[in-house]
Amino acid sequence: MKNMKISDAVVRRLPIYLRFLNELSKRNVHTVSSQDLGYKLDLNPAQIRKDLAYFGEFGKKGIGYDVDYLIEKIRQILKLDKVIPVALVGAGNLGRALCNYNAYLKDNMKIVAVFDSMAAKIGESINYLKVQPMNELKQTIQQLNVRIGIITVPAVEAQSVADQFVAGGVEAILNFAPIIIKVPNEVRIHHADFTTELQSLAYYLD
Amino acid sequence: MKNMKISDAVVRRLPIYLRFLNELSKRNVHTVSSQDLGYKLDLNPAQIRKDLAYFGEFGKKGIGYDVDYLIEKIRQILKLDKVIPVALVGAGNLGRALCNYNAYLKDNMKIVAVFDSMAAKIGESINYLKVQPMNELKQTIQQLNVRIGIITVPAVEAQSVADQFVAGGVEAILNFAPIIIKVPNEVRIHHADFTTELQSLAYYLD
DNA sequence: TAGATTGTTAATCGATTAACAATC
DNA sequence: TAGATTGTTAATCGATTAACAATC
Repeated sequence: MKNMKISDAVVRRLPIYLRFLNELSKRNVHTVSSQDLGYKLDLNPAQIRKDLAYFGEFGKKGIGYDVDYLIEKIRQILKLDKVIPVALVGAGNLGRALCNYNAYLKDNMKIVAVFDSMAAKIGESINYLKVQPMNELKQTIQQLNVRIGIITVPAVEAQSVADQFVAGGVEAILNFAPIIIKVPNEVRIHHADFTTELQSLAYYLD
Repeated sequence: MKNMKISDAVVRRLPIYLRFLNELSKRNVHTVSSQDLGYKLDLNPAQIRKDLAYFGEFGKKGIGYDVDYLIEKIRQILKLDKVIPVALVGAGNLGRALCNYNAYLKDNMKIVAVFDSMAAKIGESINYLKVQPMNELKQTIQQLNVRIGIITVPAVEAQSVADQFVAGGVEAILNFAPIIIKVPNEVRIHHADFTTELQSLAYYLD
């Protein structure tokens, strides 16, 4: 099964598996079946087995998956086996929330620089980081080898921030601004927009 | 095309259309083609036409779509033509960010109550709302006719908060906690988890 | 009229699920 | 051995895209 191109749907499920496996490991559970996983994560067990099989044979027939071994493998697949330096632009409420939220630290994502365009915000401390002005962005992210950028600025500024990230060599962007941003093909962009998320929920009201 | 069951993928694109149409309206653009929309939103024009056609014939052949008319129609489809009262639990950084972010106000989503389980947070003011204790949740959301609940508490508390929302009659939940929550079938739940979002991005690094 | 663009059908593409031989 | 569970193929299901007649 190796060497196929993997669909985004599969890739997006891997962190969900990882999160739950970490939980199991903490609770000293050593083995888990696709059945168990499927029940807990609301997914079809066949789908879970298939997802994992794209990357190797991680399970044992009749037994299931070794929790810690699978954690290690998924970390490798997601490239979370070494620290990934992340930069964030937009030191507002949301940016602050993301910086302070350190749960992803144990999975090797680390916010190493924060920027803002408002003079009043420069120099402020957020979770041991000083907010830097935008004109330092390019140099700083190159120096720190930042590979992923997070955008938490208002919609009007988002495209410009993305452009600066790209110019600085960032390989992937997570955009929280409520606007579709254009980036070159080689840069990966995900949109995490809770406004659209919330509005789509309204559809399902009676 | 009416009376079909609409897939979630379609429903999730409607708010994206709405957002861009609002933008066009503000710029006094009166007409737009599926071509234009597709280019701006990185979507296939045929897909946009098909999405809209599920709900009616909103366009004019040879012309395109009337921007303001389409806005009105999508608002109706998403049930955003009247105010939808929303409650939020978890007055941390993220909860605060969501409360202060009022962009969705113009599309009729309104956070009308905020709760937290920490004694120290009770009574605090967030965007004109006083943080209330959890034991007031059920009564308050019933009184205010809250229909959607937002969860921004730590993972360990999330299921319990969801249960209380359900008991209070909420019809849909947007969960930001990094855990899969179980709710009855008649309640709609969306997970908005930036940790998994960020980790899936790592996969695409070179 | 000529050009543009919709709404919709048919074709394609891709993702999910069922089923089962292999095997622990 | 008997029971359980994987990895994988085949079947199903669903979503996207292409194509085009209708028509503004």
